[in-house]
Amino acid sequence: MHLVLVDGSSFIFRAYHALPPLTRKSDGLPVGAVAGFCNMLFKLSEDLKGEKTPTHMAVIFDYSGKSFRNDLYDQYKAHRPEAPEDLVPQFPLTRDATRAFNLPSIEQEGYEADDIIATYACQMRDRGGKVTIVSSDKDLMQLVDENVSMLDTIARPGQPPMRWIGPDEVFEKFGVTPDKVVDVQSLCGDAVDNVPGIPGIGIKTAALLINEYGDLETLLARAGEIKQQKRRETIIENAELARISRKLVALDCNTPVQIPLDDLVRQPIDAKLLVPFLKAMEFAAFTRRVSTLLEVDPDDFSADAALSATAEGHSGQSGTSADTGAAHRTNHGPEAHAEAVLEKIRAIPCRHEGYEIVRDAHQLAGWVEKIIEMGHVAVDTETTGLDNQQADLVGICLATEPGAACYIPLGHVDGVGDMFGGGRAEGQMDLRTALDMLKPILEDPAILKIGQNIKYDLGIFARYGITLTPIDDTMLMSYALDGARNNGMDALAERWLSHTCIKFSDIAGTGKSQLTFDKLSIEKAATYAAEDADITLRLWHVLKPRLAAFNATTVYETIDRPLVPVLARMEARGVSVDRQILSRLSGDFAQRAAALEEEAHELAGERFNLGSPKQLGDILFGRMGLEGGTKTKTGAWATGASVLDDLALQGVPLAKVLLDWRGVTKLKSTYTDALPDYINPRTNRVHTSYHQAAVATGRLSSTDPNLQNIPIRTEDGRKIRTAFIAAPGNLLISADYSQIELRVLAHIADIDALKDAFEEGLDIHAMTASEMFGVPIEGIDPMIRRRAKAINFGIIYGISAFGLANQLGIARSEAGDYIKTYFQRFPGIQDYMEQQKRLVKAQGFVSTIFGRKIPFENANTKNPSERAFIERASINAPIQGSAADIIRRAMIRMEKVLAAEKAQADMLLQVHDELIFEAPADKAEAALPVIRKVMEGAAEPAVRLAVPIQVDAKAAENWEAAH
DNA sequence: GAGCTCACG
DNA sequence: GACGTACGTGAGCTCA
Repeated sequence: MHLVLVDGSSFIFRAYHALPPLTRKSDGLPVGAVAGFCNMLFKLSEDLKGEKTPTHMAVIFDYSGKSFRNDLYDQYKAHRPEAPEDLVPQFPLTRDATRAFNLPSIEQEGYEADDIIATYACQMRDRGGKVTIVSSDKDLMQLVDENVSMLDTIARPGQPPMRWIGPDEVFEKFGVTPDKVVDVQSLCGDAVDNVPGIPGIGIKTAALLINEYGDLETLLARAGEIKQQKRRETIIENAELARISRKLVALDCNTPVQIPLDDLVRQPIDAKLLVPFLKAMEFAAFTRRVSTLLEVDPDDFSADAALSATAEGHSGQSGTSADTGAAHRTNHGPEAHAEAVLEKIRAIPCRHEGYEIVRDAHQLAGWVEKIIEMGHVAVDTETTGLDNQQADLVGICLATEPGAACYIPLGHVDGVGDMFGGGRAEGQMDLRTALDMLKPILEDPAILKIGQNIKYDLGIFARYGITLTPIDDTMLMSYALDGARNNGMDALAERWLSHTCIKFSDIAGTGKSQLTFDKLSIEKAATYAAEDADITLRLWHVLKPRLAAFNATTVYETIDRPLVPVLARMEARGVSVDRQILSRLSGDFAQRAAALEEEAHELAGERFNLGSPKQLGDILFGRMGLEGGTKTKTGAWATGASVLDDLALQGVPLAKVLLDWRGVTKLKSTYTDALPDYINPRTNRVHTSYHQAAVATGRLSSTDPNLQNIPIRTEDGRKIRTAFIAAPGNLLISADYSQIELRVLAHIADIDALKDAFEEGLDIHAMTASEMFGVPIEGIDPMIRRRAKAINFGIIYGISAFGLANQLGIARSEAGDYIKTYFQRFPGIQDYMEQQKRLVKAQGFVSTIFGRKIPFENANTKNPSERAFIERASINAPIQGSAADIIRRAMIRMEKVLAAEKAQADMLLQVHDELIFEAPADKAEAALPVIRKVMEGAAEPAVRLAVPIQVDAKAAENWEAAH
């Protein structure tokens, strides 16, 4: 006898995440998870043919809502995120699918699937039969023995598609034999199910203890014998927690199952049941495949009427399960948990004073001990400035619990106003001594360091030889949850805690007379600084459960958080900039500007400030009386480039001179004059700052200086790029994604013509022109191609006839015709646009292919122009944002792969679709293919793109030549 | 500090 | 038919 028990709920979630969000064609019902579920069931029955053929088989589901474990411990599984919206209607359908496969679908109120599985497994084992549990859930591993094995069908990259789990595999995972798994789990707990365990004990320690003492009760009884003082105390203190945990993880083999084991006898797959179901789901290809294997003609069956798109209420009525989103929104749902935490934290009053000032090693040792005990700490550094590549450390704040924070002054000076700078202030620890005490904590992989914009602190600590890890960042948590709103600490404190933080200017003054942090008295500094750490810790408590409750954990944990140390290293490396080149260019630009200025004055007939749009407008449209002037929204004359372009075309020489003057002065003031001032005297390089939580779509931004807008479009501008050079003996590598946004669009909107064109490596704009204007791709008129290109860009931006007309300098009606033609040629595009508009209105956000949410406030505004704006932005955001996520993923993976492939190149800069590296001259060529491979494959395995991604990479002495 | 202009993707 | 427009940024300058 062989009983096969399928863990249905884990099948559903796996199916859901493995497949793109398919919908049923005729009515849009989400069916991706159902499709995956059917595939997995079918594959399983194929795989189990031969000697493994089951005599008994069933699919077991979790009954939603509470189980008896919630009565034992109300926080059990409290962190579980709510099921995604489009998965909810698929729960009942998977029960239908199970029955269509002629399998019993079993679930029972008050019990989890695991208990039912355990009960049947025990029954079959007692009869002397074999059992296979199809699941990868480690909680089921306690059931494994020589007759009970598990089968994990999840496919992981680089591993076989299925894996048998027997006693050896369990030992590998838990360090104990299967019968002791429960004891280990009750000690180490389980973060996923929110089983508490004993704080500070992980799998390794738990296995060690259980192997030494035999089982949990013996261990607890003899806990006094444990040598390590800390461990001994926590185990004695938390013995009860371990006992509760044991009850939570131990599976119940005596569930009063309502269907006897004998009724689980395997019935053969019956085409009469299966084919009508598959037809109702409209899985055409799968229906054919199944029919062929069952040797039936699919046309002999009609779709199951009760489940068809035409049937009313299909998604709500079938099945028996209450496993829906609504059922999860009970008192124990993740949202409720997040709200409860928020209330709890808000109830702890914020103080502005009374924080401890740590002045000696003894005090600091107390904090170190407390931090080890907690396993996490909020950290904030105070420094002499805002540039973390130059500022010096002045003090460190730590917080372990809301209200429990300290300030460690390390670099305060006194003698304010003394031109000799005064001396070191009294009552501070020696900097090195303090750092030596803190380093083990700050680098301990078991202690979480929590910060607000922790990249700044990473940069500071790195310069003192400390690598902060692992980390959490409240700013990035807020970003993953609420997008690019003000994610600064003061705003977050107001938003979540209704607390007004002390402003830096309140203690340091403003403007020119503002004091740097080291000049503040230690007492004054302490209130401000310790509050920062305290608030950061409170925000962490509030935001952490919200990530889970609002489905933002994956983006935060797999994209945003791991990028932090990568960016910190890029910022620390900086880039080499050649002063001489810039200074020569400045001189050149200055001469040309002066000549142009002179010419402008002559043409205008008076001397005026060319840099003043106000004066210029008055001259052009006032005194000279030129036609075609428009006003800006404040009523001033508009004198932007497009206005001056028009005038120049009309034959106004002054306009052309002004355009040229603006061109050179822009390059001079913003680049050739400004950049040298950013060269760091310590490193002799320019270190930009990347902002990770600033851009709505998920892009990075760069400031101080902005290295993402270095000129390239004009010949003069490009000269500036020649000043970005590799260090002696090195080369710069530029690697950029080709047409990444159009490729992403082709994937998201599922446009066959675009996908094919990218597959074939066609010139995409020429292809568009060819489709639209019916001309051959080869030898296309450059003018026509230019128009097609503008349209392609327009599509990405949420096209409007006005915008396109403006861009191309054509009539609005003509632009409107182009758009119409485009939509006819590529019908999927309009569907995509309408879909995003619907989504933003219905849920207040749109999403990237990796699940990043881009929220829009006022998504339901009645104001027509604001509404149109939000619509265009929500069309653009998933495209720009998905591309941004792809390059973030590439950056995260880059360093590790370069090291593994023994390629040498340091990542320096990111410019949205381009990465710049520095590599030893003789190693650069070898690094190119590695870099390309990482960038081109960055979406996988999370998303399998329907288009190939192409990256062009080149090495040269400077950025201009490498691009 | 707001508004304008313009550099980039 | 209103509404005022292509999407996303940051910096330097003028002028109140």
